[in-house]
Amino acid sequence: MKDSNTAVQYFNLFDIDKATTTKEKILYTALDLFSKLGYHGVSIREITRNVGIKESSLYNHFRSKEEILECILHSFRREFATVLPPIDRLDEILAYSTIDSFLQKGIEVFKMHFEHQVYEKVWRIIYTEYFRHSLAKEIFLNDMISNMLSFLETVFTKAMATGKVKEGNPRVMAAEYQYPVFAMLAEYNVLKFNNEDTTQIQQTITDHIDYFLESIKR
Amino acid sequence: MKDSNTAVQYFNLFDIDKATTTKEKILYTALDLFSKLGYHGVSIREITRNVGIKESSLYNHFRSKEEILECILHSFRREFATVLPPIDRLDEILAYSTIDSFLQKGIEVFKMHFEHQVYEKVWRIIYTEYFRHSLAKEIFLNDMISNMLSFLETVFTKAMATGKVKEGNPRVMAAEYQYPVFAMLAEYNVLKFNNEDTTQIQQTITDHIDYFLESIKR
DNA sequence: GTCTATACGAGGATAGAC
DNA sequence: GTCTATCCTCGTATAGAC
Repeated sequence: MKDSNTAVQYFNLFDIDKATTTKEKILYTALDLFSKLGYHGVSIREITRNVGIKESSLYNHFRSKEEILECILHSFRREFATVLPPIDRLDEILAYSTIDSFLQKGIEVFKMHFEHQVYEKVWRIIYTEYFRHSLAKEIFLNDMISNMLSFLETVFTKAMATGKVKEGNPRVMAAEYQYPVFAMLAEYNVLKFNNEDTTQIQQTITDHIDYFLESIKR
Repeated sequence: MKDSNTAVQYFNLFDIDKATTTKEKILYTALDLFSKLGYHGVSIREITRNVGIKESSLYNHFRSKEEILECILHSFRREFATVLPPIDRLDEILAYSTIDSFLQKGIEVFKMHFEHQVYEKVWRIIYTEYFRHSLAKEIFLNDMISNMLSFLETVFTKAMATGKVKEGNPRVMAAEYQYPVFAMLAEYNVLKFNNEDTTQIQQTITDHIDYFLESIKR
């Protein structure tokens, strides 16, 4: 057993090719299996068999199965924090873009994120564990929903001030824009996971953005 | 073992007081535990311990743990089908209600449904298993999303024809109305499950409905 | 329909040799 | 840091007595 008074370590899960150490291999393998079968649906044996080590070796890197999940979610949370542009650069960004292109760009980033070979797996874990795992819940409620809404509220407030969108409640606007995206992306993810056709839901997302942009025009 | 060539039996899960037979007790206990800990997080031993029977007795009622889940989802699906009013009664209903009161009524029914002591547990199972269980996925994609959208599309088409809402694409309207509700209810459920404050999200739902109704006025 | 008894592999985790 | 060996509980499921 290693130092047991240290907090869970962070890992850059982004670049899958960097999975060279045993610890990283364990993380990627666990992530992959958890995302397919759920945390409780995966055993230590299964993880180590896939990594190519014995069960006992795993405990050189993690104190428990729970710690593996903890580490995955922790690392993810840290990287997810960089998805939104910093608030203090917002004026600058908004100055040279229309609200249309800004939101369009946002959706692209969001979609890329959800389609990323590593992130999409973490999202699946978050989606399926947020009732049972407090960190998954936190990420879902705070990092995703709450932060996203606050960010958009700021955006719409600023855009309103410069006359880029019509007057209204920026909080409601943020909700009207973002909540449908959450639900549509959830549907998109399920379909994609099951290798079913996603053209319709992708069109629905596009339709939503168009409809929304039209509705906030001055 | 019982007749093994029969399909999974239906149960009226709605009325919890009717849980008198052992089979029903097993169903309710399993439902409760599955909804809290997830399907894989619950063992046959735990179910039977809570019911007050031995493991072996359970196999007199169900062939496997999987069959219990199957039975729960099956029964739920059947009852969920009665939530929406039949299409052929729609003209009649719409004749004596405004679109406002119609949607308001719909939200009430929906909310009651999601807050029902039994249904809310099934929904939690569906939410957490739809990536891994095909029936859960079907209920989520077809019975909830797809049916709901088709229903609303019909409603808006009819309402448009009688001049109750402004012209537009009824499919897009249905999506704009319903998808936010899905996402907001998901958030509401998580908060409620964790005994956290739900006033804000409830207000968000109300705001959404108001905003939407305003936007489709003629 | 329920019980006791039992089977046996899967499950998380550890001790200690190398 | 990895291995072998081991621990003991959990997990699903069955046989057969009552």
